[in-house]
Amino acid sequence: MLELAVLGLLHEAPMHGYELRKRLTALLGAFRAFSFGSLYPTLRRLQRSGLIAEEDNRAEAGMAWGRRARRVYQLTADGKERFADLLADAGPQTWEDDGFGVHLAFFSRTPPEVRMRILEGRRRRVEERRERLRSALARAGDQIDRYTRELHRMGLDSTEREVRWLNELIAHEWADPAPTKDPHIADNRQHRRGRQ
Amino acid sequence: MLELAVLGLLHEAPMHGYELRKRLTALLGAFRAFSFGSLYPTLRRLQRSGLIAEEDNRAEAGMAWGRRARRVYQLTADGKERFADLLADAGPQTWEDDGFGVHLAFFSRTPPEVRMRILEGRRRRVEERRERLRSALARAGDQIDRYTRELHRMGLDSTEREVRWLNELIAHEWADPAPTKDPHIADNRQHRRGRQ
DNA sequence: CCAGTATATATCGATGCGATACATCGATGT
DNA sequence: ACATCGATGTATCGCATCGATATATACTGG
Repeated sequence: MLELAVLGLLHEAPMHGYELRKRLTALLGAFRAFSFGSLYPTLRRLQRSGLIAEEDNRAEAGMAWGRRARRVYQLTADGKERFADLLADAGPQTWEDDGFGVHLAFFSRTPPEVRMRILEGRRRRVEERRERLRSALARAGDQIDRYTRELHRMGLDSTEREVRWLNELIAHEWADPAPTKDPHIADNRQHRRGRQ
Repeated sequence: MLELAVLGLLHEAPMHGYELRKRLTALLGAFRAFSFGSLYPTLRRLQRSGLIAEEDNRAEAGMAWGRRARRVYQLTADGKERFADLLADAGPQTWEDDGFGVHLAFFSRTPPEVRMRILEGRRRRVEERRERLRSALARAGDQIDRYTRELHRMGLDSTEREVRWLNELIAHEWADPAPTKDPHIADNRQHRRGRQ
């Protein structure tokens, strides 16, 4: 997930780690906040596999700050391709809490059909959990611990809300399918570039 | 967190891994679901450090099932002590999503003062997130991505709800402080055993 | 001048997950 | 009678991520 997020942010502009982390936190807001302890190793990994490259800032050095030693990264061609692949990959982990939040954050660059698959997959996932909680509450009813019951009630409430929210998103998506923001490299199949 | 949960469940009765995992899932419901991939290694670790012990079932073997090879664990004295320590340890990770859910699930065994500290710490944490989301939404207002805005709106809504929920729990706790279910080993300070 | 905060990168161990493997049992269908 | 499927049960591997920590410099307020 961090990989997707990093590539997505670098897709907008070259950036260094610290800046990435700030934007990441701002972007994902409530859902998630990656730490430096995962960010920096990830940057290394992406660089090693050629998806991002360190900008040669020695040329334009001498900028206003002495506080350099910053390592500015940018997306390579491979990186862009990888980003598009990851965006379109609506797999099981996409329905998970983490994955869903990150994917949603980059929805404007995601092709409409994929958006739908992700939203519906997520809805199914949340509905399953809702049902499990419902039956657990109905079964155990009043013999269970008060605090555990509160925990489950809260969980049930949240899932119900999220399902409603997802329904709104899906309805809106149906009614007004926003164009994809970028000519994402549509790997293989019908490759339409969103004009406008 | 898994450690706390495992010790807590074994506090009730000896159990084997598979059973533990089922109870764990039922207990934590929405908040969390530990996998076997973390459960079994944890059991090994706890056994190695002497907090749990494998029951010698050879004595009472020959039970109805052939389907043995089950490894039944029980809490040791050290394990009970450790459990009490973990329960009373209302540290930073206790305010985190994961930690809070697990702790709440064992609240009936947690001394009242600790309960309060945990609830209030959690509330503070969630309020902080709420404020961050509020200002982010206010600042970025309408120039940000529609989907990102939805993500943040949803997050803000959830945090507001959780704060309200926590307030109710705290109020109830004030009004009617439930007795602690067990003579938890109150490590050092005023050690009251909840009589009824 | 000094303390504290923000900027900036980096590494370490521990925790947990997902995939996978393996084996037995009971039920269900054919 | 046989096959197949799902539940029971334990286990391991590699990977992603976190939290703590280290290190340095720059800016800012008292």
